[in-house]
Amino acid sequence: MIFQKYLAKHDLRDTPQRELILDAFLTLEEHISAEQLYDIVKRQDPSIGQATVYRVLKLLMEAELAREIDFGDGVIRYEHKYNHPHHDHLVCRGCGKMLEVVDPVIEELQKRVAESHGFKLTDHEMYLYGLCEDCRRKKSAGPQ
Amino acid sequence: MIFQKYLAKHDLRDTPQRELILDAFLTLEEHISAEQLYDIVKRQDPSIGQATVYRVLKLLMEAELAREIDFGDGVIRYEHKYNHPHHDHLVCRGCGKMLEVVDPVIEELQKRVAESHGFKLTDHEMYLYGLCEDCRRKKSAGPQ
DNA sequence: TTAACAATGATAATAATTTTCAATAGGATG
DNA sequence: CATCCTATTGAAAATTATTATCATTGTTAA
Ligand SMILES: [Mn+2]
Ligand SMILES: [Mn+2]
Ligand SMILES: [Zn+2]
Ligand SMILES: [Zn+2]
Repeated sequence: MIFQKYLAKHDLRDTPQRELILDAFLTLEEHISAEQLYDIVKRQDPSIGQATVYRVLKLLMEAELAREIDFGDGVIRYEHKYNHPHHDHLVCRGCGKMLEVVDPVIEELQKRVAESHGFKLTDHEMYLYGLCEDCRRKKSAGPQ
Repeated sequence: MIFQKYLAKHDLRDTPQRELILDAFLTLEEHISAEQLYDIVKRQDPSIGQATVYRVLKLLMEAELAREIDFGDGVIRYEHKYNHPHHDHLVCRGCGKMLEVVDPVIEELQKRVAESHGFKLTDHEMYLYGLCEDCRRKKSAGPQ
């Protein structure tokens, strides 16, 4: 509905490819790359082109349905934005396990830090890296 | 001295190219990309290859002399790490102006958030984006 | 129907970084 | 000094994610 409204508002057409990619994206819950989404969509319609997947992801961003995540590994991932409020990410350096976190006090302090330098904060990115319990156990057990 | 020690410790040679690139890096104070550093170094020795610049930057990271910054624009930049303690970045979305900031309370809370999920925090990245005073003024003045 | 043009898929292009590899440089050894 | 030996280098090719190009197809509206 939101996407269709966005398309109408911008005089863009509601095509089967766009619908297919939108549905595939909404069905998933994880953070997904354009490549991974293309693989999924291709199974349902092998004639689809990957350029279209990239194009639709851009539209989903503009329609506020998707949000980019950049873990700095050279691949941009996407997650749901609708009904999925802002949060940050806690990532295990050992196994890659990822948790979504948010701390209201940190969020407030970020605003203040910006203001103290005359900035009006618009957004931010915060990635916390560490070792999860499992990985710490494995590490202290030592190799073998 | 630190770099030379690192090289010795790892049975790596102290070559003129490595010295040149190190010196160029240490002379600068801004955040710099591999490409930019290559341009500078090339002026002093046009025979130098850019692969060597990439290689030396990797060594500087391992020697704890350099730190990566990723503003998400597809280019990795580097900054001094030695005598340049951890900090985060406040960036203006309007003009790109960048400030280094650090808030001890945020730093402490980040640790706690991680611990509350069983993680031991090793490091983090935080980028605050906003509009600086100048850019806000320009914006409210309107176009023309 | 037809003209206009948005959307698509295949493919080429881009851009930052990494890899490959043959040539070189220098330290260690005799 | 002469000779191994191998780390290092520069040039060029490869890689990888993403974007641009473009001819073809699909849709809309006169
Ligand atoms: Mn998330
Ligand atoms: Mn900095
Ligand atoms: Zn883990
Ligand atoms: Zn500004």
